[in-house]
Amino acid sequence: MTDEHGDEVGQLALMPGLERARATARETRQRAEREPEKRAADVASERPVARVLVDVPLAHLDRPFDYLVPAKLDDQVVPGSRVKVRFAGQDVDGFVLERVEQSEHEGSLAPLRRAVSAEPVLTPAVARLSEVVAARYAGTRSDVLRLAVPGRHARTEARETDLSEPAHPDLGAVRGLWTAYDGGPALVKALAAGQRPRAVWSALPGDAWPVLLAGAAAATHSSGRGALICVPDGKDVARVDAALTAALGKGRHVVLTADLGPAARYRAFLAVSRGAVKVVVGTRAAAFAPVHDLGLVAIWDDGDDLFAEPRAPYPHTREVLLTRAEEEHTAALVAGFARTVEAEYLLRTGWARPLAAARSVVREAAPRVDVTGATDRELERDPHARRARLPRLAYEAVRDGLEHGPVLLQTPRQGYVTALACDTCRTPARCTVCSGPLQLTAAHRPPSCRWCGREHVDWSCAVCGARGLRAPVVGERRTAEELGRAFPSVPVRASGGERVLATVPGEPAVVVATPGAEPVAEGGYACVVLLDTWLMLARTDLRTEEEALRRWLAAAALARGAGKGGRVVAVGDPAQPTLQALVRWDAAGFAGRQLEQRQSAHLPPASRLATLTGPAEQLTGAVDSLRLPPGAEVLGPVPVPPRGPARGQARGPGPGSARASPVDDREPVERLVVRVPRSRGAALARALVEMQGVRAARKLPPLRVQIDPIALE
DNA sequence: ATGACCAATTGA
DNA sequence: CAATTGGTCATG
Repeated sequence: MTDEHGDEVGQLALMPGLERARATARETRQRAEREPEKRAADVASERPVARVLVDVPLAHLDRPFDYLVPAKLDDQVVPGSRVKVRFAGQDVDGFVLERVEQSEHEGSLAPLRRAVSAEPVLTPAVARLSEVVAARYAGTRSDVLRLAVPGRHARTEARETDLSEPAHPDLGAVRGLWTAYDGGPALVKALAAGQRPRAVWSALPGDAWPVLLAGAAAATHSSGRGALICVPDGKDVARVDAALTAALGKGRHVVLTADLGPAARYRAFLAVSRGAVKVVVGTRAAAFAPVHDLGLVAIWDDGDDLFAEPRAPYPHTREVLLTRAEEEHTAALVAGFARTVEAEYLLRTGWARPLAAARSVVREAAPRVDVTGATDRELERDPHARRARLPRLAYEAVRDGLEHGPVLLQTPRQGYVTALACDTCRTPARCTVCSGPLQLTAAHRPPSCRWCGREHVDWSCAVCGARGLRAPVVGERRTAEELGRAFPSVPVRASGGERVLATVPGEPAVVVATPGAEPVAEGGYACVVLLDTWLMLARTDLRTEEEALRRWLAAAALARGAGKGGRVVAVGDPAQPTLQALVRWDAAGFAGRQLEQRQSAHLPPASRLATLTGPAEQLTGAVDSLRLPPGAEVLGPVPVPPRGPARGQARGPGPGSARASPVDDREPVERLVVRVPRSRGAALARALVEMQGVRAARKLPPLRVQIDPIALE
């Protein structure tokens, strides 16, 4: 399978690496000139030059280098294959981008050292994608490729891949699934006809969205094209996987997730890259899957923070998929019960069209939502109710709901970084200059901004004008046991942290879950209670309200519709605008207002924002060397706030591809925020790449650069 | 990253 | 004046 290009190299083994490579190339050339017929034996006769992307971490080396293809490697060195080359005196991995007849390079060329395999793992489309994503996120192609191409597994590669049979989905039935949405059947028709509709889909509460997504994929598949669906976690992958099997039959799609393990992941990847299957569902790792003839990209619940890649250059799954939609001319679906501000932006710019049900249909499908204050504890004489510490309305809703089916209680997780808020109206306190969250750093100091560091001596609330500030108190934490004891006649099930339940049966039970871990109930929940809603609104993050509404809607959408008696009780301030959006079930209007706020506050997606993190003395030098585009604002640097706990299960770093973060988290670091109008985003990313390149050449420590980070605490 | 090279700086 | 250090440059 692999082959050492050893004969000449062996003789020259005592020479220093660079000289040896040079001498080898020179000799090859000289011999080719002396004896033209001999050249064919040494160097491939057709397209003897391979353009190779070398795997080195330096920004200024992120370009192809040319190598000669030895004749005996001719068969294996195909575009997209892995090779080993001598580069700057050491053996490094690389991908062959293309084979060409001539090199532009003036000097002599070194031969490829080794062909790792003939498997074309880097398709032209993904090579191009890595370039665009690297440019967008101020990173390098080799960093992106580490995310895009899974590690090789030789035994798996040696096995053949079965070609899937064409599917014959019932497109009439698929169109029937989508009739609740204006333009839904037309979307399915367009996908089946090979067109590329682009939509932001607001899913109806209670809808079997995995089935609808699978239908869209099947329609695309019937046009001879592939489809790629990304969902936040394994629980959702399983649901879409089952729906795809039902829509397409067995063996016509694959699941692609990082936690399959190296062999299974590579097997699924090869089935896709070899074109044997063209429909893929997976988590964020799947966004780069080399689907042949890609016709549709789809993302479910794009606000979920699991879509934010934690490894450099920190690309977001939604942005990767939308880039593919542009580059590969595909249809796109951005879907969820909620609507992100980024999705709203796609609608505002006309890039995508809304796909939603009529208001009357939504009202019927959504549960009735009530908000109740937290202080009402008239039932405290009842020993069961006292233990649960529930307001009366919530207690009664749970009690009544349990007569008709399971009841879900959503309790916020602990450990959010909380911001100061107005003492009177509880609006989070924001910096008047950069709209960052305010914090108290020391006694007898005025509050200061977490983003730009500015102190605010005479703060007053922008909403109500009051001058008092409060730090939201982390509420009473109630355990599943405590809540369950208030309803002793039914079983209690807990879901969250390490133990996440995917589904619960349709019989009466109290189900206590943390946000994101809510099980789906058979037949829907009779009642959903959202506890301590103010805690979710007290985070310092830049998308606090959006995130809170997304999580409430996700839980509330698991309840039965109002038509079937389903109801939701949220414990919080009824005047709070985010809770009002929940009551009206109006994620679209809410996203519109959030987008306007982001525009006036110069936050993404209206602006493009970059954070630079590193030792304080490095940051000042870095920002001086940065060629900022016009209209750039620099905030900070300020000390990095203590790290909040990461969401999701604590899994160890994946094998192979992990590269240590460029910034040592143990030493004290500071953070600087740069923001520019969105139209200058590309220029900002270029300036940051240039800065990293200069820093690398000067052997300065790299800084962590993040473009449009998902969270900014 | 790694190594090569040149220039400036340091030490006896 | 030699040895050492630091900045710059190229890597095919």
